[in-house]
Amino acid sequence: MPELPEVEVVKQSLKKYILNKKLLRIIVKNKKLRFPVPQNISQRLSYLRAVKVKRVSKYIVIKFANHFFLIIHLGMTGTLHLIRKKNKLMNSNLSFYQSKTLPKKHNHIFFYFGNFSIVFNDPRRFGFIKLINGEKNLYKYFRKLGPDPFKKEFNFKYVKNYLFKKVKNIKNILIDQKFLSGIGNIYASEILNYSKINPLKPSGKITNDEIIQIIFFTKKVLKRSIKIGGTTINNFHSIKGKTGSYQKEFRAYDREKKRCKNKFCPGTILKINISNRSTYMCNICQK
DNA sequence: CCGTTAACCTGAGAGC
DNA sequence: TGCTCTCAGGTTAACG
Repeated sequence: MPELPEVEVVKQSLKKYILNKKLLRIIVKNKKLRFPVPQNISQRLSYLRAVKVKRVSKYIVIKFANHFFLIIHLGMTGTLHLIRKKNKLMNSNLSFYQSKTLPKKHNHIFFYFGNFSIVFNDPRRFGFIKLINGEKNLYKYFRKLGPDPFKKEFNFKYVKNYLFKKVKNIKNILIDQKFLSGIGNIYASEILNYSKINPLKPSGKITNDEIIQIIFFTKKVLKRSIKIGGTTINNFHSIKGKTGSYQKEFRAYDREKKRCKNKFCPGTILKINISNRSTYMCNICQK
């Protein structure tokens, strides 16, 4: 599921509910996620306040009062849900990947906070949670990640230097978390369509103007998506709660054979395969 | 060190 | 209907 905008929206929503709230306990229904859920996680975190909730790359990081950090990664299909005790209603506004029923069998972890709880649901179980002790280890855990697209480290000099030393197509660079953290398969296609760059173009041949375009549209696309709640695929309507709507603004992704939306461009969107992942591009304006 | 491939999972949708 | 096949927003261990 989730690339930077989706994780950011989930984080903002989660933060509203749990910041400075005391976690009572954690019930693990299924510890077989991408990595096994830590054994003693409930003992470690029970009766502690969540003092910070932030996003690092595609991870959600919750700092607890004892300097333990809980890391949540949603993988492809992970979602968080709010359950209020009284009416037991599933509120979907922490969720992006929606099946029509949201099978309970994929509710793997329950975080109980007094009069509500947060559930981690993940059909494919590519997501995981991890516990990290202290700021130093947190830093260590994330040290291989490239800069966040909204930080000033993501600038012309950095990009130019990185592209120059790699021999790789630009699409694969964009989704490489070591280069830049947060972009995945959807937004890579979107950014390159806005920037009018062929996803297969070797990084070393990207011009200075194109670098400026990439930086500009990366921020623009991600910001816009966050603003309208991210991208939701497999929507459903029966349960209250917000879903994202960036999928309505897709220009390339999932638009095979449709017209390119760039101004005055008569092109058509092609679906091509790059490293076994679908990539969408205009056959005319993306050079 | 590098880059590429396979693997980890379930479910939706297409085609027959 | 129901079967089989392909594909899906991510990461990383294993390999050459």
